[in-house]
Amino acid sequence: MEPEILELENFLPYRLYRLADAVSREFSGIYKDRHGLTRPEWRTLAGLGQHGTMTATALGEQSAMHKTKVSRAVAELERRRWLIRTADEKDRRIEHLTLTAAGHAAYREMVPLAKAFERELLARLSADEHAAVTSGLAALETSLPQARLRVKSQTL
Amino acid sequence: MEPEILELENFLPYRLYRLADAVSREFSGIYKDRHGLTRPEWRTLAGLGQHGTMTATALGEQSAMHKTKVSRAVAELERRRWLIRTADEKDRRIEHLTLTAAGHAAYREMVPLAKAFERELLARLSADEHAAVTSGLAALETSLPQARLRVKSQTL
DNA sequence: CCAAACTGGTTTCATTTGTAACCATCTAAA
DNA sequence: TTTAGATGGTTACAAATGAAACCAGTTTGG
Repeated sequence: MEPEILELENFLPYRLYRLADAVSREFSGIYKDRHGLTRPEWRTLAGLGQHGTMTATALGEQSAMHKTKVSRAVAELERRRWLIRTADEKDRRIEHLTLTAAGHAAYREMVPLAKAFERELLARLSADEHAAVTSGLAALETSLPQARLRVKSQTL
Repeated sequence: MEPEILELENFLPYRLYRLADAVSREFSGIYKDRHGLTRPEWRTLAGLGQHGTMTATALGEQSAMHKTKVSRAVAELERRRWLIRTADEKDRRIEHLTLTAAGHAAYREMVPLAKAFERELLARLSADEHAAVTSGLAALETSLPQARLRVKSQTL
């Protein structure tokens, strides 16, 4: 019996990871070069910009980050005075996070750049290809156990 | 003028990354739990299993890894006696890497598991969805500047 | 021939990451 | 109540990572 061979370049986990890594690396220029943010910091900013006030747990769920990443990102954004924490009245474990004016300014500056980046990425595709990307990703997303898209230890 | 908002969950770089991360994390069980391999080590094994003898540089190109990752992964697999290095006759900087019998055994053990993993992942999709995933990923791959899919500092 | 530039690969150092332990608070059940 | 367990969040520690410096060896152009 023949030795079974795996073609790495056609292996789904590998292709996905490599693509995500390449895209993410290129995109990171926008938040890293301009403001020296890490990815978790960018996601935190994006989450708060999008939703207004959130708790750290909610942030982790929305942006699929481990709670330690959230904790560190929040600490850094707080240090920059891009966000403030306010204690919850009823439950003193919880803190509500909100962007400051400076945080909002950074967010407003970055959103158009992010959108332009995505637009340019997709502009290289035909309409059919664009549709395939969209529906392919959506299909994979719904196919994976939801829990896996969140961060493991968040859910349990 | 309204504040522009970015919906993170629909943002392509984020979706790709989250998906890749979830899939990769789940897949990593196969090489991590069984053999305590890291992802670079797994990729190195996969590359050598697939192509036979390769140089470290070739490995980095094939599997999109930074050369330091390759170097470390190779060192570890060598420590396990899963591969051996042989010097090149003409160019003494180069070393050719080959799996040992033990390395091959591990490879042969893992390939079917990897294939089963992928099969199960795709089995949850309809034929159309499967096609969309395939063509969507392919489209993105060809659309990104080739260089970006390799590792930056490899190419330059 | 010889120096400059280049290439394959390793190492060092600072940063980022994940796991697990941890503290504080809250909830529920006896 | 009291106490055992959950939950929000932080911290400590070890491992993984990336950038840049580095050490051979090799090639190139004068």
